[in-house]
Order: sequence, then structure tokens, then C-alpha cells
Amino acid sequence: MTVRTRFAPSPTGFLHVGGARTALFCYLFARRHGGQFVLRIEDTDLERSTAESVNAILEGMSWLGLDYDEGPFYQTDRFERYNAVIDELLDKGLAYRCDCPKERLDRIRDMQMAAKLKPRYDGHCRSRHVDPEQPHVVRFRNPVDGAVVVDDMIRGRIPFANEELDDLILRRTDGSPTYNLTVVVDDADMGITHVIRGDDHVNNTPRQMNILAALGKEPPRYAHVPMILGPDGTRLSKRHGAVSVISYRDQGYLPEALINYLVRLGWSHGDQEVFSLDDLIELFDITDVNKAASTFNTDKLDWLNQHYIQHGDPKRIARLLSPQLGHLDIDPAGGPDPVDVVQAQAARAKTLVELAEISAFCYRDFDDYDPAAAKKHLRPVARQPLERLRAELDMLALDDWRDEELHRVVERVAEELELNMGKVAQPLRVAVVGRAASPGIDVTLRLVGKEAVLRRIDRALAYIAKREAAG
RNA sequence: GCUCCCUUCGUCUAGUGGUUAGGACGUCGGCCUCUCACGCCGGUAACAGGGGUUCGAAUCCCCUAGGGAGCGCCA
Repeated sequence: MTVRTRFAPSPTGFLHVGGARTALFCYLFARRHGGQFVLRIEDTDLERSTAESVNAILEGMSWLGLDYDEGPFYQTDRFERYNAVIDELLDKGLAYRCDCPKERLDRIRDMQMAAKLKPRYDGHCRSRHVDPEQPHVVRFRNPVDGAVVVDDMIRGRIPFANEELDDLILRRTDGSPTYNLTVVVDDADMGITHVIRGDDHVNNTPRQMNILAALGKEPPRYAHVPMILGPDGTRLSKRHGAVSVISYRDQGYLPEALINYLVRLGWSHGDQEVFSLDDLIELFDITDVNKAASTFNTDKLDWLNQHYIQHGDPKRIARLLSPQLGHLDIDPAGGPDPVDVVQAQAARAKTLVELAEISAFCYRDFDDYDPAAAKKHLRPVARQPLERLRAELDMLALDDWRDEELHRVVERVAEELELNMGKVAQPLRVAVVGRAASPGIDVTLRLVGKEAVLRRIDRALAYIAKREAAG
């Protein structure tokens, strides 16, 4: 039997990190076992499902690299099939028509709540005849006694007494099928062998198993993965800020960093922290997933992202950096090769957005000096070193505008003036970058280029002169 | 309220009867150093509480507390 898993989101919003992790687990489990991963869009809620959401989900999955082998299948394309199954259940007496009005349902619910009971349908129409021509819903005839046990791959055996389960609606008054029916039919029809989903579905599982049994089908194996909580310990939602995977892309995160972070939320392999997708396909075991919910924490994601920026292929990082430079109105064609910039800056940025920001000086003059840096380094004492540096750098041929030569120039000026490297390099850095932080001074000069370096030194000298004049 | 689930450093986790309770992120300190990072070294910090079982419990059982999910003609 080949393993088949599915990710079955309802298109009522973007792909959030919780869903992405569920999809990742489904994907990894299938890949690990040489099986197939199916994508199914559960759009039976006509009111809330949107095409934009479908696109957002597809975009998120594709960005993360979670390729599916089949689908996307849309449940709205399969209403005929669901209705045939419901009719079959009706014929066999395993389902029945119910015309209880909303008011009656509300009333018994209130009474049950008042009596400290779990609200549920009381089976009023179980043995009544309801005219098929009149408005009605179809309910599943759930077994009244015995128990159904969910044998979960993560949680172990969870028994549910049938008397806790009521007769759920399979078909609405408008004729559309409901979630619990469509899932069961689809999973069976699509040959899904392993259902991996959020643990907010555990309570649905015994109901679905009962429907499956009524249809004479073997249930799949189930694995309910724990939820992801926000920093405040409640279920992750929009009010926790960025939860859409696409927003992480836009904030400059690498997909491999998000994947790595997400997989370690609830799963581990000894002390290993860094995993490539290939590592995961080889090592992932659903039974190693934790039972407890975990909290989404950006610090570790930042660390992983920094790691992947630093250790990833500079050419690829540079390619991903380009759009971020574009957001700053920078055209990389007018300056150093972005690959060189990435190599110089990769250790300094947690995100691609940050990488673009701290690298802008390579492509254009900065607006203002960082006040603290200017105050500390662009003082009258810096005038002489800067003048000497300007002269020496001016004499350096363009062919010699290389790290080694640039480093020698700065070193020589420091020696001649009997100053520490810092007393020379820092004013120069602030003059050229506008801030007190940048790659090594030689690399910094190389990236900025001779023309801009000389221009910016002049600007710094003017700044110092003005400051001197002001007293 | 009822049903189900969960509980190890601040966070993510290792741990399946005998460990100085390990790692990672964060944080703090140091080294490196022309700056900022990176890197390296070191410190800080946890078994929710209470009862059992056992020679011995983070590990097994029970209770309590806390947290989560579900109880829709949503999925």
C-alpha cells in the first residue's frame, strides 16, 4: 500500500503558519515513504470561500516548495458524488431526514446547557417520517451505544463513547453537503491512507470514523498535530501580526528558514537544529511529533534566516535580494555586483529587507549621517586623516582598487600619522557609509567605488569644516 | 457546563525507572577586532503542585491546578 496524504485547507483566508506546518508534515510524511501528497480545497462553504484565498494558498505552498502530486481538487466539483453517497445512506436507513425548525434546536440547546449537559441533537426525527418534498436536512444515524477508538499516531488510543456523539447534519436544507461528509467521502475516494491535520479536529474524528464504517470503508490512519500558539499563549490568529507565510516572504525571510523553523515546532531529531528539505525527507517521522502545543517565537526564526542568508549560495541570495533593493528604488545595475554585496554583508543581516537596507550605501549616497556616528567620528581631529586618505586614494589606479591595496592605503595613513587603525578607519567609514557599521574598511571602499568614495570624503570634510566654523 | 487533549530552562526541545536533567534560540560575560556583525569560549535558567508504586521517578498510576480544542444547516 503506497502512502497517500492530503492537505485540505478551506479557502477562507491566506495560508497561515499553522496550516503551512500541517502541509509540511503531510508533504514530508508522503515523501519519506515514497508516497503521494494530494492538495484538496475544501470550499463547500460557498459564503466564505474565495478565489483570492485559493490563490493565496497556492502561492504560499509554491513559495515554500511544498509540491503536491495531485490536485488541487475542489469539493464544489464533487457535489454530485456527495449527494449520491448521502442518498445511499438514506436508502440503507443509515441516515434520515429531519425537519426540526431552528427554533426547536435552539430551545433544546438552551435547556441542555441549563441542565449542564453537552448541547446536542436529541434524535427527534430519527423515527419520524419527513416528506422528502418539504424542506429538510439529512442527518447521520450515529450508533447509540458502544465506543469508537481513534488510534492516533501521535496521541495513541483515544476512546470516544458513542453516546457522546449526536446525529450530525450531512446535507443542509439547501442541498449542499457538510464538512464531515465531504471529508470522509473524499478521503475514501482519493485513497488517502494517512490523515495528518490539526488537533482541533480530534473531536470530529470519531464521527468521521462512524460515517466511514457506515459506508463500509476502512478508516485511514490519523495523526493530529498540536496547535501553534501566539506569544500570549492563545491560538495563533491575525491579531498576532504576521501569520501569513507570504508576509514572511515579504519581510525578507527565506523559505528554507521558515520550513526549518516550522518543522522544529513540535518535532525534533536529537540535537539537530538545521535541516534542509532533503534532510527532512530522510529523517522526518510523524511519531516523533510532540503532543503539546508550541509558541511561535520570531527570535529563532531570525537566527535561522540569518544562518541561511550567510550560508546559502550567494548567487541565489543575490537574486532574492534584487526585489528588496528595488523596494528602496535601487537599480543594482548602477553599482557593484549584488553577489559581492551579499558576500560582504550576509553575516550582518537577519532578513533580506535588512540586507538591502544596510547595503544601500553601495549604490547611492546616503541622506544624512547617523547623528551619533557623525558626532563621534567626524570631528576636527579627523580632518587630517581624511585629507591624507583622500589624497592617497585619489592616486590609487582603478586597477588597484582592490581589498589588498585599499587596506594598505588605510594602514599606511594610520602609520604615518601615528594613529590607531580605528582613528583612521572609523572617520573614513562614517564618511563613506554614513554610519559606524559596515564590512571591513577595505571591502567597504571597494564596493562603494573610487568616484563615490572621493565624493563622500569631500562631503565629510565639508561637514567637519562647517562644524569647526560653528565652534 | 459537558467531552477530549496537553503540562521539562523566557522560547523550541532531548529524555521512555538509575543522567552533574543535554542541546538550540534569547540573554549576560569574555575572546577576536578598524566598526558592526560573524565566529569561538563561558555563565544564567526547567521537570506545574500533591499523593502513591518502587531500593530508585522528569519518566508508571491517581488527584488538583493551569492551558488548549470541540460541542454550527463553519471547516
